[in-house]
Parts: sequence; structure tokens; C-alpha cells
Amino acid sequence: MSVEAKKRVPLSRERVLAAAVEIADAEGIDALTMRALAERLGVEAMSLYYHVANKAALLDGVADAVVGEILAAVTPTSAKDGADGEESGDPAPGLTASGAPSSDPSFDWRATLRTRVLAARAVLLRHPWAPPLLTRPGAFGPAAVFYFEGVLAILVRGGFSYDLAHHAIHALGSRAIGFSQELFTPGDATPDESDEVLEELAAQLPHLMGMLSEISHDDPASNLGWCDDQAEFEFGIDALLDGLEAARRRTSV
Amino acid sequence: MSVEAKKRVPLSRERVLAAAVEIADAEGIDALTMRALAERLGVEAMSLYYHVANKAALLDGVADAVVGEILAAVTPTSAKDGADGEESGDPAPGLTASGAPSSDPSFDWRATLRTRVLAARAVLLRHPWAPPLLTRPGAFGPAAVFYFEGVLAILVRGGFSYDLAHHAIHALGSRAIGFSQELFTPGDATPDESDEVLEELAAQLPHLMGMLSEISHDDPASNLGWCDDQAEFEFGIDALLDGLEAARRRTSV
DNA sequence: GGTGGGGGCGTACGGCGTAAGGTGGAGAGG
DNA sequence: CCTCTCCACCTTACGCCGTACGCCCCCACC
Repeated sequence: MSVEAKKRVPLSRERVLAAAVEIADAEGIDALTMRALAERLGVEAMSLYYHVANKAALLDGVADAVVGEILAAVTPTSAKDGADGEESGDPAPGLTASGAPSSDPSFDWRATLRTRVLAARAVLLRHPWAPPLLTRPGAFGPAAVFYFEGVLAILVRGGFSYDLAHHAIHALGSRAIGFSQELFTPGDATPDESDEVLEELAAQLPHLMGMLSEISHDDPASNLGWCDDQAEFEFGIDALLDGLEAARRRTSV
Repeated sequence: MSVEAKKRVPLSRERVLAAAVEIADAEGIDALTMRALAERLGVEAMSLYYHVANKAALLDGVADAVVGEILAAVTPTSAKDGADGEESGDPAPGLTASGAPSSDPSFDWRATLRTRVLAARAVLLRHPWAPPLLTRPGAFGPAAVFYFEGVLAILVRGGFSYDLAHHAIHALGSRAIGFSQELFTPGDATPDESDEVLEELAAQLPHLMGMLSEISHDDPASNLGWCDDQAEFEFGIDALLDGLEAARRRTSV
């Protein structure tokens, strides 16, 4: 016990973000100040700046940490213990061996997506301060990318073309995904990474890469700002209105 | 000329809010500080506190001002030339003389609502800093009430029951109304007003009052916290998913 | 022509994010 | 074993924020 008591954990970025989430959970997002965060970690405020660039970066990190929590809640078993579930554990469900998208008529995309969305919402209900953070411009980190990959996999397996799935994700937007009013706000290029790391990452995101290469005909890794906000918004409205009209007819007949 | 000479326009709440909107438009919402606002008005910062309780109240007021702008954009002709509060056009479209809701089969609620929603969005695009404000807990002022009354009138006239219209407004939520992730956050009771003023106001909001008295069986003016968040969210998802499924079928067949 | 008070002003305080430079100690090199 | 280096953390300080508290001027009204 003396050994582990003396061991001084050296305040990593992960510890900083975890403590930030704890403060926000306990006392609200306004109580999350650099000084309060430092105090909780037994450290001075300026020491935090060695691990996060500034407060905005801290909040971005916290946002991605929450998305990571959603991701964990949504993934049945982490890939860590090797026992992947049959449902979403395959390397690339919805893809044929050639890499082209393939639909599975017996797959109930609707129920699957619904379950996932409600799980995401359940996580966010545990962090009521989080949704405003997730709508911030810089809030889309690595976890969010993987989350979208998962949603996209469901849609594609359910028979959505990449194009329609792209619209659908926009339409789901903040409500159904659980966060983010406007996804993919232009101007958030992928941060600096070496090319081979980037390529390795791309191999893990088959649907995302497929969609990107289909919708935008230039380099998928170049940028993400090809979305026509107005068109996406109108598509989302129309989908919602279709659903409402159906509900109305159901009750009035 | 004595009259037209500057009465030293004594810095009303309206002037304060208008100046606040101007600052936010010009320099962003972060530039809207009490000191900057005072300077723009040729006044000291502390003078503002005579007209707004604090910064939070200022932001609430700004939010409602933006909603008022939406309302003006959406209402064909303002009732301003008339001396008093003439109801906008018809006394109560969608209501029979008895006050019961009546539907109009020839009325295209979908197109009407779509137009209105897009108009609201257009206003918000002119104030990109506004949406986060509108999702704040205290952001629902008088203008928002009237805006909802208008949406409700469209739905009712289009054949929605009050119950379904209530769900629909929740489902439309931030996306289609143009703002507000969760409408009607519980705990925002109507501010203190004399009973007769309140009653006079209620007479101008027939649909809202009708919905309230139908959905909650107690006093409509008591509170607005009767909404089951989870149920509303699921209804919204289902409507959206219905619309997406229809879109999917449209492309895959 | 006082005079009361409503409307605007001056001062000040604590807290915020963070720029700039200092420091102790662990690990590498001689 | 000593010393040098450099990482991880600390100290100090600055300018901005919202706003509590109290003063004072000016104008309306007796």
C-alpha cells in the first residue's frame, strides 16, 4: 500500500478531461473553471495549460469525451476482449468483400438505429450540460467520427445509398443522433496526422470513406465542407413532415 | 422643432435590446458585454441595470427580440398602423364561433408550415449567434408564445387534434421551428401579471389555451411542465424515421 | 422655488482566462 | 558519482468580465 500511495500519477490529458466531466456533472458547466479544475486535481491552474491548449480546447475535449461515453454505451462489447457481437462486430457490416455497400433485406435498420439513438440520449441525460457543448464548432473529435461511422453502417446495411444516408444523418441531426444541430460545419479539417496513420484510420471507417468518395468526387480526405446547409435542412423538414402527416392521417381516419 | 428635438431618448429597455442585437450582429455574441453595450448607447455600464436585471435577463430579452423578428417576418402585415392590438387578420383562424377547433380540408397545412419554418430559419441565418440563445432555459418570452400560437393555428386548421399538434410541435423542435431543443422546459411559470391582463392575453391565444385545457386537465395557467420528455422525444424520432423510411423506399424501388 | 425621487454615474471587488518567466527533480551522459 | 537537460509544474501579474453599493444631477410637481 505504501508503494501505490506514494505513486504520483502525473496528470495526463485524460485525467484532466475526466476531472472536468466530474466537475460539470457535480456542479454544472459554469463551475468548470480552470482554477476549479486545477484544485480538484491538486494542481495549480496554469499547470493545466501543459495538457490542453486553452479553455476552448478543454471544452472540445470534454465534448469528445462525452461522445466517447456514448460510443461505449452503444457498442455492445469493446473490441478489447475480442468477443465481438454478431450484430455489429464484424469488420465492416454492410460491406461486401469488395468494399461496395450492400444492403441486407432482413436487417431492421429502423429498430437498430432507434435503439442506438435512445442509448445515446440516455447518456446525454446523465450529462445535461453536454448538449450545448456538442453543438460547438470544434466539438467533433475522434469519438464523434466513429459514432457516425456506426450510424452510417446501420443505414447502409438497411438499404440506404450513401447519398440518402448522408441526407438522413443531416436530418437526424441534433434530435436523433442526440446532438449537433449542424453536422460537419465547414472548415473543420482533420487535424494534422501523418499520412500513414491517416490511411490506417481510413481503413477502419469504410462507410464514411465510401460516402465521402461517392458524394464528393474529389479527395475524401480533403475537406468535409461540401454540404449544402439549406438543402439538408429542407430534406430534414420534409422527412419530418412526412412522418407527421402520416401520424395525422392515422388519427383522423 | 421643439418636439422633434432629441428628447434625450431616455434609454428604454427596447433601445437596450436593439443595441444588443446590433452588437451581436456586428461583432458576435462574445462581444456583447455590459460595458460594450453601454458604450454603444453612450452610457455607463451600470446604467443598463436599471432596465435589465442582469446579463442573463439581457440575453433572454435579446432572444425574445429575435423571436419577435421572426414573428414579424412570418406575419404578412404588422398590426402596427392600427391603434390597438387588432388580431392579425382573422380573429381566430381554425376556430369555430364556439371556440372548438375545426379543420379545413382544403387547407394545405404542410406547405404553410413549411413556408413559415423556412422564413424563421432565414431570420436566424441573419443572426447566427441566436440559436444557442434560444435554447436557454429562460429564453421563452411573449414573442415565442405568439409564435407557437401561430404554428398551432396552422396545425389545428390542417386537421391536427390538439394532442397530436402538441406532439408535433415537440417533434419539430429545434429543427423545424428553427430553435429550441426542448420546448417548454418545466419550471418556467408565466411571470407575474395581474389576473385581468392575463385573461385578456389568453383571449388572444385561443389555440394555445385550447391545447392546454385539453392536454392537462387542470388549470391551463398553472404550469407548463406536463410534458413527458422521453415520450416526446420518441414521438419525434418515430415521425422522422417514418419520413426517412419513405424516402429510402422511394429510391430503392 | 423648493424638493423628492427616478435615471444615470463612479468606484470597487472578486473571479475569470491566460501571458511570461521561474523552479525542482528525474533521467541521461561523462 | 557528479552534472547537465529538460519536462512538468508553479508564481506572479494583467486585463477583462459581471455587478454590489452609493452618489448626484435634473426635472416634475406641489
